[in-house]
Amino acid sequence: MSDRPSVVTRFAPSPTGYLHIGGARTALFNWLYARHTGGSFLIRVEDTDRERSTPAAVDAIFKGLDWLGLTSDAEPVFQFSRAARHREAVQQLLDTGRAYRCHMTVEELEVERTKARAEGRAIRSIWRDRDSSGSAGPFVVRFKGPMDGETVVDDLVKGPVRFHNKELDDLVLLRSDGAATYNLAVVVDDHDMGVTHVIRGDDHLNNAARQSLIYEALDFAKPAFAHIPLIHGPDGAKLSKRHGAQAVGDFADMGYLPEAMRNYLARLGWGHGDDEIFSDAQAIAWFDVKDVGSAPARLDWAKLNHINNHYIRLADDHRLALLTAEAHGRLGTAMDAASVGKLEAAIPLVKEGTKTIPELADLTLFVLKTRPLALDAKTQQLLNDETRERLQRLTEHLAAAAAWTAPALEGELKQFAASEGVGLGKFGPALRGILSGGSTAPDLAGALAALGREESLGRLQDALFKATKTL
RNA sequence: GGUCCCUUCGUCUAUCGGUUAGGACACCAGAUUUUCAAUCUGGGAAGAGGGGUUCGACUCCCCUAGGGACUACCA
Repeated sequence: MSDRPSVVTRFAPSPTGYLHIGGARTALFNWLYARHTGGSFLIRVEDTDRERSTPAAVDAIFKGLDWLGLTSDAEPVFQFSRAARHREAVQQLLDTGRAYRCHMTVEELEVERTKARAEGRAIRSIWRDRDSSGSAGPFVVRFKGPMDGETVVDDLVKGPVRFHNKELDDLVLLRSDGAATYNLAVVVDDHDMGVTHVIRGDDHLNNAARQSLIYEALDFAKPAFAHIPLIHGPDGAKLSKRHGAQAVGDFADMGYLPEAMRNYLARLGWGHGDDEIFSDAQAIAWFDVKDVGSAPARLDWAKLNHINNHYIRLADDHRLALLTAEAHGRLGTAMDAASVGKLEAAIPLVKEGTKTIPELADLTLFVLKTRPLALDAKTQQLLNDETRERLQRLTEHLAAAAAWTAPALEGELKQFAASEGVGLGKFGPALRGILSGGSTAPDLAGALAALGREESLGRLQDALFKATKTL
């Protein structure tokens, strides 16, 4: 019991682009499992490909992870910095005869590749069983895998997966420039970092067999593997740009809350009975890699929207006001503290029905407008003489209102409608138009309350009285 | 081509040999209604196909079909 090492998981992105939503889910599962078991969650940046790795991508990945709230329990490791250790491991393999120097030229390799493919077999180097000690010139170091038998990857998600060793090619461990390749580096680093559970995308399932062999050759204890399916687009194809978004930053920009993303992503490919909405604490208590589904899941915007709506309802109004202000800022509307205050007053009125922050921005735009408002065509059309006069009477009625709160105003409106002998439908739309200028707005009492007495009456004045004067 | 993985309502999933195959989102209908929503009520909707094993298969095995990954001196 107590002699069992505590769980260590890791997320190992390669910094060649932004943080993909599928990668984010992989990170989430690693994080959840570490939290669930009381272990630790580490991050390792796989930057051994110097050509494609960029500092901008490193930033984007950490930014995405931070936004999601998935932070490492230790200082992140940069794989490239461990180059010396990788070379040392390769040397060990060379010394024990588990690896060899391969002097094949690219041309020779190309010939072997097409030949192997035609014969339906793995690539083999002519240097595999040749003494290369006397040979000079550039070389790579290849793994000398067994030619028979089989390797079983006991996967926590897929179950036991068997590979024939003869199908596994002699993969390159060390490039001709002396840098380690991915398959060698992951094994060495996961071992050195004490990783006990490798939870990653199932695009690595095939690699797991090769890595398993390297673990054995290096005499390292193997970690548990869990290969989780990739996330697909709504059409079932691999998620790509044409599906709307794939970077977590895109989701942030589109107005999704990080807690909603965590809930949605956790639910994608994993479930706990009929539970759909759950807190981080619940997810941590319930999560186990073993329960992750083995089939790829599709991204469903409608469900994401639904979950986001749930968390928007729960969210603090001030926080939402700030996010909404940000969205308005992006739309070109200038923001100041007073505006944020106005938004905060309007948000409780509309948050129930909004799925994303931009929608919230749309529904609160009316409080930001400044007098006199330009009325849209529809409102102008509604303002016939009868309605105009009725609203003038309403203005006077409201001006005399004792309290300016949504419930009180609700009563005032109903009372006024009754005294006029008409339904709210008779003047409600026109009133909304005047208060909002035509953009969407919450219910009338709420709009009046959010605008405040002075602003509301002012907008009414502008539309009803000044206009008649100029006639 | 080869190796490997996957397959329950439109979507995400529950089921872990015996259920009227459950839930959620979406959808449809109705209610409500001052716009858009939200809300309430009701409804339709699934085990890819074919063989086995078994008293009994969504569940276990095999085959087929369809998806996907890998097959780099990328990760």
